[in-house]
Parts: sequence; structure tokens; C-alpha cells
Amino acid sequence: MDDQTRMLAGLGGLGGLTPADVGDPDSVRKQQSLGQPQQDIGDILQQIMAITDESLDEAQARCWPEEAPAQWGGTDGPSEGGGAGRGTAGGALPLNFQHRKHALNCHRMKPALFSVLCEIKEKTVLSIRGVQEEDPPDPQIMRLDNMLLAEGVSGPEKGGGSAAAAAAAAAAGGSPNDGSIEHSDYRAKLAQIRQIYHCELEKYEQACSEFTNHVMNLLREQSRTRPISPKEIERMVSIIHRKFSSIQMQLKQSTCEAVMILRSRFLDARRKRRNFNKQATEVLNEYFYSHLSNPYPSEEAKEELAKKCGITVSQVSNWFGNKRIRYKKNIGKFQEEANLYAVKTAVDAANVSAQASQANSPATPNSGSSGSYSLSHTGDAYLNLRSLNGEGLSVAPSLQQQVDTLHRATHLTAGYEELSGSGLFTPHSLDANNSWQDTTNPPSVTSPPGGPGSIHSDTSN
DNA sequence: GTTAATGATTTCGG
DNA sequence: CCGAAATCATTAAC
Repeated sequence: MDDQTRMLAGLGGLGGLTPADVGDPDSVRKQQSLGQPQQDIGDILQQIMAITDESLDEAQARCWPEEAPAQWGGTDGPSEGGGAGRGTAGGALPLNFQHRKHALNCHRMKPALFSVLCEIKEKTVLSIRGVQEEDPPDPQIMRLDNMLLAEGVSGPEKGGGSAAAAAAAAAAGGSPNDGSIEHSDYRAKLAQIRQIYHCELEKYEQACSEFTNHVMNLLREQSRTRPISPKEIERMVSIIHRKFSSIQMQLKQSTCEAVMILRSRFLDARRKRRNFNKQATEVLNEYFYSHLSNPYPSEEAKEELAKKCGITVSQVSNWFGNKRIRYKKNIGKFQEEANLYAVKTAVDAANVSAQASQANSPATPNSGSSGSYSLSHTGDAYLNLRSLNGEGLSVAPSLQQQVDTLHRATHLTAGYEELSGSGLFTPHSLDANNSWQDTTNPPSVTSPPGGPGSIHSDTSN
């Protein structure tokens, strides 16, 4: 409100006053007492009108001061150094125009008039543009930013230079980890994208700042000859920045796309599986066959196995899922394997228990562990052993008793199913529904699927 | 090239 | 979310 009146006042006749002066009647009187203000204003306005009539050439010359920089270089002061160069570039311009220009530039009322004009312009621009100036951060660009950050394209460099990142990834394959080979390929490609992205981003930023500087210089230069407020320059800069950021968004968008394609081609092609190494499958099989009655490792056990095998927990889960289903589907096929691991486990168990206590009962439930996880279902190992013992494999003495007790109740055959009727142990602990169940309640056995070897129970023999 | 083995993914039920 | 079952896709042996 106050601004408005002040502005109008300035237009009306107080042109020579800076806004700060307006409120001071004394200053007005002072000005008027000089006896000139009216004439001054009229003078200036007339000259302005004259300039608006200038020819196109003149106007152009005025608009591109850097092409004739020294033309009217004397800023607000009467520094007339530029005048010397007038002879060369200024030759094309009419002398009277030069004169008018100069006179206007050096007019003592010019700064005040400029400030008023700036203010008016400011108001007009504001009213035209409205409040839509400060747009909130574009959600689109924020999404892109987040994604690039998540993908490791933007944000802090991981492991040094982009090329080094790939090298590091390749070097990381030194651990007994598989899958890092195609992973390193992926990382290399990602690093490439990353590099291009950063390169382009830098270029954009450089271009942006260059252009901004250029425009700012231009405007500053022009502000000597036409009313340009710093605010206006600021606004222009923000417009430029917005333009450039929209270009940047395109860059980000295409980078995101590239990353997505890369992902789908590499990471999602992780079906390109590698077989686990021998040691890993051994560890897994050991656990599986030593927990045959309940081959469901707990979360901790899975983690432990994963660590041991250099694979992920979900890979362990996959493995057990596959193993269970495939074992169940064809127990006969796995017989040999089962025996193998039973011996392994049993021997280990025997060694441990022999060391632990020789006089004591061999049935130390938790002693048998080939690894750091405990063998909670030691019985499984014995079950597998049963058939082995018949084949003349030597078993540690402490275990022999156990096996012997089993012998009393079982008939030794190579077959795996003969225990079904014994009610003592089931080799696979599968119930009628062919699913694993808790060892605590022995299965109500039906005859298993036509497995290998005939079924003969001891009781019937 | 064929085939078995095998790790991963998908589908479905609880 | 977990596990069973089916299925896919790759690897490795022949």
C-alpha cells in the first residue's frame, strides 16, 4: 500500500527523490527551491522519448554493449575514459545520438529515475508473473535423484574412481564367493554409466554457470542504460537455472533408463547361475543328512551355513527347498549320497565323542557335530549308518553300540525303507502325506512309494 | 546335441 | 513370510 503511493508520488513529480526521501517534506521543498525539478523531469522524459525513436541499428548497438563496450561506458559517474574510443566503433552512430545518450547517462537525476523505473518494473513484472515464482522442488526430479542415489550412480563414489570400482568388484571375487564374476561385469557397466552421467552433469553445470555469467554480465552492462534491478537479474538467473535443470532432468531420466536396462539384463539374468563350490555343497549336504528327520534349518542355522558356504541366506533356503523336494521325490537316488554323508557325520561324531568321554555313554546327544552347529538329531546319522555298517564300514567304537542296538531292531539291507515298520526310526521321517514331520511322533507308516529294494521288516522275519 | 544335475523363480496354500 | 511343488534356465558330463 505504502509502496504504491510512494511509487505514484515518484512518478508524479518526485522523480528526483530516492524512495527514502519521499517521506521527508523538507527534501521536497529543497528540491523545489532549486527551481528546476519540473524542467528536469520534462527534459529527461523528452530524451527518453527521443531514444525510443531511435533507429533499429542504434537500438541494436545499444543492446549489445560488449560489441561496443566503451561506447557509453561511463557508469553513473562522469568518468569519460570511454569517450576516447568513440571514434572507432562509434563511427556508425549519429553524433547527436551519442550526445543525447551521454547527456542522459550523466544526468544527475539518472540514478534516481532509474531506481524509480526499476521499482515500477518490479511491480509490473510481479503482478504479471504472480506468485508462481517459487515452484516447489519437482517431485519428478526428486524421484530420479533418489533412484540414481539408490543405484549408486549419483552420490558419493564407492571405492574410489569409477574404473577402480569395477576393479575392486573384480578383486572382491577373491573371497570364496561365486556370482561375483557377472557381478563385476554389471558393476563395470554401471561404472561406465556413472562416469558418463557425471561427465555430462559437469558439462551441463559448466554450461549453466557460463551462460548465467554471460547473461548476468550482459544485464549488468545493460543496467547502465536501462532500468534493470538486481532482483530482475536474479529472476533471470533463476529462469536460466530452471531451463538447465529441465535439461538435467532429461539426463537423469535417460541415465535411469540405462540403469534399468542394465539391471534387467544383468541382475535379473541371475538365472545365469553358477554351481556352488564343492565345499559349500558338502557343508549343506552334511547338515541336510544329519538333520534328515527335520531338514529345516533355523534362521540362525541358515545364517551360519550361508557364512560357511559363502552364499546368501536365501540361497541356503533355496538349496534346502530344492533338496527336500528332490530327496523326497526320489529317495533311492539319494541313497548313496545319504550314506556318504552319514559316514562323514558319524565319524566326526565318533571322534568328538571319543575325545569327550571314553568311559561315558556314547549317546551324548549334542556331541556329534561336524561343524559349529549342533547335531540335534544325531539319530539320523545312525539311521544312515545302519546300512553302511552292514557293508563292513568301520565305525568308531563309541558309535558301534548305537548301531548295534539298531541292529537288534532292524534288518540290514541296502534298502532304505525297511525301517518303515519298525517304529523305531524312520529313515526319512516322512509321514503318510509324504511330508516331513516332527521326529517326536513317529510316523504311522504306510508303505512308502515303490522305492528301491523290497520292504521287509524284522518283526515279520 | 542330448541329458542329468542344479540353482533360481513362480505359483499356491496356510 | 515360509514352504511345497512345478517350472525355468543354465551348467556340466556324455
